[in-house]
Amino acid sequence: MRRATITDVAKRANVSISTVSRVLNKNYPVSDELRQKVLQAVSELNYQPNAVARSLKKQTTNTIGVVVADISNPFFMQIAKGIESIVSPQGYQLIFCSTDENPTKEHTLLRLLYERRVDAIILASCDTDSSYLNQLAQNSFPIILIDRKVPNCNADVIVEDNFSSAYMLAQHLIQNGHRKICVINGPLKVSSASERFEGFRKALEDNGIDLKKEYVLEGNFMRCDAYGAVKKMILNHQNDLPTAIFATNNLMAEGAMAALREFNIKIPDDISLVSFGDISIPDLIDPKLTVISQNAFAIGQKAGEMALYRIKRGVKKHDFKEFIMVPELRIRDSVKNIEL
Amino acid sequence: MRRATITDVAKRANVSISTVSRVLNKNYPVSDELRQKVLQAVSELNYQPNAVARSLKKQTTNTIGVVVADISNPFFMQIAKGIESIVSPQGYQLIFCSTDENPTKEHTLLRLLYERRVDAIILASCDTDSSYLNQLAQNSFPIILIDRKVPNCNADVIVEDNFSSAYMLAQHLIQNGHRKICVINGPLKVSSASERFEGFRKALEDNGIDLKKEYVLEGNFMRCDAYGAVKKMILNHQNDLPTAIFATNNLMAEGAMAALREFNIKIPDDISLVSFGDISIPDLIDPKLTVISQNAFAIGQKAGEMALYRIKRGVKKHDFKEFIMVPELRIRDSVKNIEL
DNA sequence: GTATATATAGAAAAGGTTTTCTATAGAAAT
DNA sequence: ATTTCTATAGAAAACCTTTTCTATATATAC
Repeated sequence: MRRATITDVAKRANVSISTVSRVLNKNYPVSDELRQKVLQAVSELNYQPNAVARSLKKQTTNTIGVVVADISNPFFMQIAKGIESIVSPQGYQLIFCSTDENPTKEHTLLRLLYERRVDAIILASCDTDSSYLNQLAQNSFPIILIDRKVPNCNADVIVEDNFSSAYMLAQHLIQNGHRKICVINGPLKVSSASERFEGFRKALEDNGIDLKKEYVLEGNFMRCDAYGAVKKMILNHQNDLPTAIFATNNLMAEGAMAALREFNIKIPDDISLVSFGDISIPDLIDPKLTVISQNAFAIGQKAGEMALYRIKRGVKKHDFKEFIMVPELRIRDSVKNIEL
Repeated sequence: MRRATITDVAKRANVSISTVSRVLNKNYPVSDELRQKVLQAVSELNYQPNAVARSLKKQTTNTIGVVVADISNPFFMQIAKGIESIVSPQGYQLIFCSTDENPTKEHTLLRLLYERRVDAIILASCDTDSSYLNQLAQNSFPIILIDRKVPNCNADVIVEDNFSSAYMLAQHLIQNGHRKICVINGPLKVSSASERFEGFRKALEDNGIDLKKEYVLEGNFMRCDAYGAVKKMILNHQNDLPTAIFATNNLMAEGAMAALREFNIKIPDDISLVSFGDISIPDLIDPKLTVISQNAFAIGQKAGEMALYRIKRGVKKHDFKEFIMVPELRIRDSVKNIEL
């Protein structure tokens, strides 16, 4: 059975398709008599308008693309919820995509979304190449970068103050007497990873602590990589373990915990652990982790607002905004003072 | 700057739009000479085809709608990944939506997706009314129900064997000597909730244990509701606590844990806890929970396959398939044998 | 009583593709 | 040399809306 179109409705109600459209969209006066006939036909035929055709004509899809590293990461999930809380009441729907930290996949996803003519894209990029993004910007297509900057990219940006926060978090470890600190890095070509590492490094430097190369781990922001890296580090340093681990994101903190647990190394008694960003169900995890708490929901809200703003007002060259959110240090139970 | 269309490309290359389309889609022979000209024009104009127009013409969007209670629930997240693993290689993209267990929202979401002309919908319904779904089915629109049946609904169904699994899980508690068991229910009008409760109830009945009304809690499948219900239960039964809690889904198990923790009630020493479905990061939670482990990824895969099948083969009246996945009892550390 | 405004309705264009239908040129077959 | 096929290319229709442009009838103003 073919799906009813506006033409079918018009025929059944004995009116023109213009009239049907007007009744449905309530944007032009229609006599009560015809309105009744149209409504009747609509319900008899169980007509449901074709949003694809409407989008083609109106040149807008009421859709926003959201592309992040991994939507199952609670951090990005919270961002997604923040975005939705803003744009959903305005009639926009979201299309979520995960890049899995793979620049090629990211590029494909962006192209796909653009071809679908989403009205804007909110992106936490894992790429350093801004050429495609700038190409889109040139077509005055709105792009909102979140969580990660892309060098030379013409787009609005909503990021955290990674450097200062990481500095503060490292300082906290140092103040508790830690000198042998292991850091688990994300992919250093993404800005949040490198900024966090820089903040960490600077804190050590400022305190005259030198950073052992073996204590700098590659984790790629992913749990399994961090798990493997920590495990290997432990095996290689049985007699010279660091006193603390600094995970530069939540997933890698989880990976570290899993590895430590396997060797029965207790937090914080045997080793201290801090994380940049909250892990899943933090209230049920022992011990409660001392973290930099990012307000992911707020980042999402800001991104949603910015997207709507650009959709409505357009994107003008050389007029891009940058918001820097300030995270918070949450001192909990995973850092032991080893000076006492 | 207007976005380039196929017409712009055709003009620039001095060919017809048919030729451009053919070059891009590679579905009809085009001479090398013209092909070169077209490709050149495409790159000069930075042309990116309009998928909306293509969808309108081809009557397919290469999109599948997925609507579940809450995409931040790791159970549904795993399902989503399972679906994606199947449909993404075939060129389909997913649109995820959360109903928050709200039937009205579900209905709106379904309508929106249908108007967007997604090619199929995969749905974990929180509604008992099949009328709208059947209306869609009548338009031969493919609907795949997952996790939850809807009465009298013309659709393919992929569910777990909730009754037997719940029975098995309850039996496990009973075999460990538990008689005073508290159950936290989901919304009983959704099939998975009622079937799990029935399995639980039957196990008690078969063992001659009677179920106290005060031990039957309403949790609505949500963490906060379960948290509140358990807390209240504890306050009202300080001197007559159950020896075990049976949570009928993962989120409510988390809620129960949070509540118990607040009263410093230890699992499993003071009270045993089992869950239907794994909670977040189960390997990092103490103690490791004894659960019915649902293979959510497999459910997603099956749903993806079924969706593709229906998209390709169409939906015929009275020819719907039903798959029943068999979950597994995973005995871990959260149940204490109180007979010893 | 004529000119002008207002309310309502239909016709038709436009949005950007894909695909069928025609058309042409050259190759192959007779 | 004439017919038949094949390869290639363009014209035009179709997909389903929204919206502009016309048209008509009635109401208002002078």
